[in-house]
Amino acid sequence: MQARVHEAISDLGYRPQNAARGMRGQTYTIGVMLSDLSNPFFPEIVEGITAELRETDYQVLLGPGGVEPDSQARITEAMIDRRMDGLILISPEIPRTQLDGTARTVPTVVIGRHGKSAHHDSVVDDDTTGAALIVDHLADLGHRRIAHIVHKESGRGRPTTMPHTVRAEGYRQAMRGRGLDDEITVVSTAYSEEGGYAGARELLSRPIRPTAIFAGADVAAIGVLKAIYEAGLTVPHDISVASYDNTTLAALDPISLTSVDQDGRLMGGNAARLLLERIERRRERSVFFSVTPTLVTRRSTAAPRSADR
Amino acid sequence: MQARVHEAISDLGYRPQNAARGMRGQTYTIGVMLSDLSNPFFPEIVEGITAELRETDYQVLLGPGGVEPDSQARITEAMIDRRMDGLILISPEIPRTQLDGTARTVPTVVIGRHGKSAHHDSVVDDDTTGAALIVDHLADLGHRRIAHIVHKESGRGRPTTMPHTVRAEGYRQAMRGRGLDDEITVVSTAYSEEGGYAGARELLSRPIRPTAIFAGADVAAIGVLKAIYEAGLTVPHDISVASYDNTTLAALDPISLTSVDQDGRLMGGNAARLLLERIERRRERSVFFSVTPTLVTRRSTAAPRSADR
DNA sequence: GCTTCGTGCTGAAACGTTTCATACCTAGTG
DNA sequence: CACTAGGTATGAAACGTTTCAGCACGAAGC
Repeated sequence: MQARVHEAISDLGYRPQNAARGMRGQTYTIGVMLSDLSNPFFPEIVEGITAELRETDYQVLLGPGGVEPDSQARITEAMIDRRMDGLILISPEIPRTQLDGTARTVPTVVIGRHGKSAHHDSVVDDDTTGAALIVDHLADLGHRRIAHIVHKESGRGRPTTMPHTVRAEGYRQAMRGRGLDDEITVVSTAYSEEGGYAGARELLSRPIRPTAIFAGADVAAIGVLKAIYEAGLTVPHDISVASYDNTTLAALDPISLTSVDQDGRLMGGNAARLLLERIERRRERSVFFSVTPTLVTRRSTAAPRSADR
Repeated sequence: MQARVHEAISDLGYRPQNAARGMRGQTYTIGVMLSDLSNPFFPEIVEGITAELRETDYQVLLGPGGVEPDSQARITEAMIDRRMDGLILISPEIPRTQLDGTARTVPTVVIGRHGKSAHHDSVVDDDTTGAALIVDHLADLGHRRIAHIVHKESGRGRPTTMPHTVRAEGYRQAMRGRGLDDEITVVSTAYSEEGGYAGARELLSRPIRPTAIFAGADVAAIGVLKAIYEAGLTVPHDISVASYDNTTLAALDPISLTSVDQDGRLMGGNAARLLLERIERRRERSVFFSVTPTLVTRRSTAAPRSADR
């Protein structure tokens, strides 16, 4: 019987209209909100998601959220209006209350935000450990004046849950752990090439220069490198540079950045898995999934010049 | 009266369900199919699209198509099943007949493919001119042995409409235009870092090395650079490198690639505008929109060593 | 007073599915 | 033979919109 039905389906070329399905049942659509397409780390997460969902009936659609909290909220609403079965939000800069609101209306998994919630699952990288990996690596090499460039908080509210804030706090903690309390230096710009450039320019103009710069993201490190070259200095001889995300950018041979790897594919895959569990009501309690980062050392870090120790 | 209705809407927090709307009218959703998120050129196009649509009622949703023609077709079908009002397909590797089929079912704009169609609009870069820009630039510098690395055709069918094929043909044409018929050298690998690396390795192993390599895409040029460094050669002293797309990658200071700029934002913006015209039935005839590329010279190209002339 | 017009209101059909209830048929069991 | 269980057919309601027809009302023109 089943066989005959399937035969008829393919004979007639019948395709169910998903919009109509959605009126009563599911739409078999999963929405992924991401802020910034040009950050090469996000595609890795998306790949993890699509790989996990490939064999299922679900389709993935991406919502370009943009950097503004408002436009991120708008696209999230749009996904709900389209009756998507579940949402994955990548590093949303949306206020917590609003996030909880969405999560109550539709199964949701949040990637990147550290705040736990009873209403949605979370998949994060252990940014505290990641920051410590960098600080320890640099300190082991003999560096003391290690500066950090962080992404500036745009919204108000509890900023402590955003990945960059946790990274910065992890940096401070690790510095104290190595007895470098007095050397803690944080510059707030942005996770972008321009942000890294501006941050490095400021650091290089100070009377006592850092011997190493830890940029919170690879894209920012690119700007840092530019500023260093412009100042007539070389990496890693005059100054070491390390960053976070281990994107393809960091691996590029002419750049070769020491960077923390956070396995975006694993994060994306897990987010998708958790979301399916939620959609299919196999689980009610919320889950907090933390990925342990690893350090990938490349040619951008080395021991400081003996004069600088 | 209108005012009272709107007041009630916001009082009750009413949001129309798009799925239900779609049953009779429009869904106010535009689907964008893109093959490869990690190619930094595509986000530029997407930005152009979203910017053009920002002030309208339409929402953009992205469909990750993957590199396989089959998976691209699958996500395109999925978008139609969801009753999207219109589709923008970025460099689809779908057979022409299938493409025409979709275009007949739903308003469609195709970006990148050069074949004209009566059923959909096209937005392309003038790849022939673009390739000539590179060849002329290198020939003006004094190069004669200019090799080209192209993306290998995966499917069969008429491959002449894909951008990379047009670029390669433009390269051949321009070489002949400069009287360099005998120096035409094309290696087929892929538009990816690995592809560029493999292509350059092959070129460098030949008894007579080229003095310049024109990679069909920035990502491929990255691999070319890697192969050149590994061979102990320097750019541009021993060999010049140029490519296509002028992505942020090419602009990165440590890389600094001469590259052809094809204004992705303009292409995306125009695609969106054309699609709206089609959706709102303001136009029936299909349009072919061609963007003229420009050359951005950077430090990766220079005159060949006098011994190599 | 009659028609015409614009405006607002009401009701119903239609879109294509899923879900549920009901009824029917067949084979197996005691 | 009566009863049960499982498979199969049929029909109807529900989901939330858009679209359209019909109706009522008051204003304006004859």
